Parts: sequence; structure tokens; C-alpha cells
Amino acid sequence: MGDQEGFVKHIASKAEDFSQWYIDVVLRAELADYAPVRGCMVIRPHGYALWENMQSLLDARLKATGHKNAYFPLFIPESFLRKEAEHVEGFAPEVAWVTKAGNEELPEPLVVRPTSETVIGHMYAKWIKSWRDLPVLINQWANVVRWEKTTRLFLRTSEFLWQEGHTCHRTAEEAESETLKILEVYRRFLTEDLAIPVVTGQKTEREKFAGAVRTYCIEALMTDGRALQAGTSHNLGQNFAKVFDITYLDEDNELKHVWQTSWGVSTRLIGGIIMVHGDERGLALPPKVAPVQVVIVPILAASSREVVLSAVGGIQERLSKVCRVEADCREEYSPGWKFNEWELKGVPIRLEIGPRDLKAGQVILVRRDTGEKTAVPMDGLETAVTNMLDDVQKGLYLKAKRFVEDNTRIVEDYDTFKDILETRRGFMDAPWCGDQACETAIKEETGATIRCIPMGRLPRPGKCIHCGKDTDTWVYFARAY
RNA sequence: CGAGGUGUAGCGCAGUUUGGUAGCGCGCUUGGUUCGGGACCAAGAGGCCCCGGGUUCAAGUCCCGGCACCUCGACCA
Repeated sequence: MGDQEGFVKHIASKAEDFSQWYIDVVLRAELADYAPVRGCMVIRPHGYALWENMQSLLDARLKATGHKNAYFPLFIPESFLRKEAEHVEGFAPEVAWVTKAGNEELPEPLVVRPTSETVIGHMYAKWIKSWRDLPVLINQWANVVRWEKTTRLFLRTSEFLWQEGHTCHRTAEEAESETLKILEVYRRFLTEDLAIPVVTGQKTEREKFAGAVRTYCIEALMTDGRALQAGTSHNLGQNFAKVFDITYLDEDNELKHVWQTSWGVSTRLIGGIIMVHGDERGLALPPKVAPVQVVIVPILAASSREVVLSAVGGIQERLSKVCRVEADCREEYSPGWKFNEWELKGVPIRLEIGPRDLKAGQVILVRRDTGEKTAVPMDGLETAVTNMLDDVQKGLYLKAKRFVEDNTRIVEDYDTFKDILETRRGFMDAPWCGDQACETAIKEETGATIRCIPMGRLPRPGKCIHCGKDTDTWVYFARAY
């Protein structure tokens, strides 16, 4: 990659000031901007195009597993929220209220949805009559509002965009298998489309969703060593079915409550992409979701201007059949300026073409992830570009995977645990007795939380990192966003 | 919600100590020369100095009171 100096002077150094770097990247890459309302953001075209690509890939995966989209209202009657005790307790502190319409007080205050279990449960009670109506597999793409005290662009804003799936099943087993199926959909979406490696696992009682029986999650590791909860899938059991009276008449002619799940991922994932793949030069986007996959930068000298521009047109035409391509033919910026600008915006491949290349019948391709430059013959350009996009996608994933491996440490001693948190951070795989008191104490003493109890692992003897009691449960700790 | 910090041109800041004509860099506009890693010259445009009171002949600057945003902590996707 050569010297880092002199490439980008307009964003903070990632190594020296990670938080400022993150903000600079979001703003300078024009993903988002601060809105006039506290804690809210505007997602700008470049950021929104990224979200749209993410949406369409995940949406296809959800449809392939039998889910259908629907839309439920933004406003929820106060009384709905109160029905499930744990649920209110979990969300009450951060709900936004609508109490007036014009000048008149509303008869019943409305909450702006922080999540839709309650309204959807109400509707499901109307719609479901028979075991033949099951399963119900509905997903919604929507905005939700949670009035957060501290906000950060994409990672935590008062309003955010997400998808929330809400399903009903005939049996507990079927609900559990749906919960796990979605977790797998999320895992593959993150690894295959976003190039973000994740740990899958179960949340502890303390960390689970308010109102769920069990919460599964995918956890990702950011390059500053902090964890990001990237998606959750909840087995709701019959908790909401009972309070909303969602029942069906079973084959045996008995009235039974349905078994439910809910699950979601949000625009927070954009923050994850930035913090996993970004570098000193700015954003680096995985090709599968990058709004622009290839940017053409012509070298325009006066003598060869016309021929170069016409070659650009031809290349753009050809490449537009195999990828998302854009040509930057602005005359008021120098090529060097454009190189930096498009790198900052995370475009996976830059294609340079100038008089020298025209003579040689080639173009120059430059990879965003490695900075590597390759001369590629004009013939077969489509194949070279498609292959390179695949390579960048894989390269980003492998680099991120190596980082997670290098920063996941087996820890059996509390002093080491604390020391790692102060210095390198990352995931700590440590024994835990299962007692919530230890979990809370660790959080208070070190700031680390249990990110998850990883799935598919054999029991292994150890002594609780905090109290020293014998246990065979090992969990992932980290400081989290 | 606690602790700090910052509010002056679109952005980043100086000016506040010691009250006296509103400044710098970048960006923006126009014209010209350039173009293989953030080019250069020339001429321009752009201000409720966060808001409200007060002191003063005079306030960006001093006093009082608000508000907003950012960072770090406690809580959450």
C-alpha cells in the first residue's frame, strides 16, 4: 500500500483517534449527516444506496425461506405496550409519545413504535383461527424510534431503519427451529454479503430481549476491539400470545396459544461495515453491497482528451452489463484528487485510463482493499473486473476473519481479563458460573459484558473468571457498542 | 442522566487575556493554464460572532440566565 502519509488529510487517523475517524468517515464519505433534531440523522444518497443493496440481498434471503413482507402502523396504543410486563419495563424509558393531535389531547396516548411485537400480536389474534392458518411468517421493513440518551451515527440514533420479522407457529419446537433458521440467515448475510465474520450464540438472561424466552444473536468484532451486536433472533414462547390472546383451534379440537418468534437487523450494520473494513484512507465497501463497484477515472490531457473520453464511454457501456459502474469525467478535479475521493467513499475497484493505456490496449485496475495496481488488456475486461470484485469480497472477509481470530483470547484469570480490556480488547473466551450476580459484577468492574454463549461447543471444565466456582460453560466477553 | 468541552462565513479555526472598522485556511463562483496520487494564477461572493437580558460612549470580547451540539462514562439494535 506504500506510504500512508499524504493520501488523505481530511479524516482523523484511525489508529490514533478511532471515534473521530468513524465520524469523519461517515460525514466525508457522505453516508449520513446530523439532522436538526437531537439524536437523529439523515441518510444521504450514498449511504441509502448502500442500505438499499443490503435490504435487497437480505430481503431475497428472507423470501427464499418463505417470509412475506407487510406493513404495520407507526403508532401503538399505550395499553398495548403495557400488556407484557417485561416488555414495558424494557422499553418504557425510551419510548416517544404522541399525546396531542392539533390542540386536542388524545383519549389514549400513543407510543411511536420502538418495536412492533404488540401491534402485530393484536392483529395476529384477529387473523389466526385454525392450525391451518399456521405458520404465519411476516416481515416488515420499517423505521422505529427509541429515545436514546447518547447517540452515534448509525450505531445508535433515536430513529433507525430495520427489518423486523414476526412469526407464529403451532409448536414450541417449530418456533425454536424458526429462531435458529433466521440466525443462520443472518449469519450467511453477514459473512457472504457484508464480508463480516460473526460469532453466533445465545444471550444471557440479563441481555435477552424484553419479553423473550430466549434470544440468539450474531456478534461481530470491530477493529478497535469492541463488539457489535449485529442481529438478534428471539424465541418469544407464548408470552405475547397469552397477553394478546393469539389462539388457534388445533386438530384435536382444543384451543391453544401460538408459539412466536421475532428477529431484526438494522442500519446499525452500516456502522459495522465501516468499523470492520474501513482503514486510514476511509471507507472500504464489500463489492456485493457497494453502490458503485467500479469507478472509471480518465486521465485527460489536452492532446488526447477526446479519444480518452470516447474510450471511457465504451468501457462504461461494456462494464454496466456486469457491475455497477460510474465514470468520473469532471474536469475541475485532478485525477489524484479523484483517487482519494473515491477511496474515501469505499469504491472496491478504480479503473484508470489514459493515453498510455490506450496505446497499449489496456486499462489499470486498482483494488481498494490492497491498493494493488494491475494492467489489464481491454479484451476480456468484463471477466477481469468480475473476478477482481470477487477477490475483493473474499479479501475483505479473510482479513476481517483473521482479525477476529487474532483478537479472540482464551482467558482464565481475572487480572489478565482486566489487562486485556485495558489494552487490546477483543473477544475473551472465559469460563462463567452462570450466576447473574457475577455477570453484573464483571460488567461493573470492567465494563465488559457477556456478548453470547457461543453455539455448538462441547462443555469444557473451568473455573468462573469472577467467583472461581467450577463450571463447564465458556462464554464470550467484550466491551460492546 | 452524571462529568468535561465547544458554539465566530458551507467546513476547520484565530480573535475573548487587556472592550475600539469581522479575520485566516479550505471550500464555493467566474476566467485562464493544468491533469498517471488531493495542481496553479487572477478576480469575486459569502457574517443574527448560538439565543435573551445587563454593564458601557462603544460588546464577538465583560456580567447574569438560557439553549444546542460533541466527547467520555451509566442504559440500549
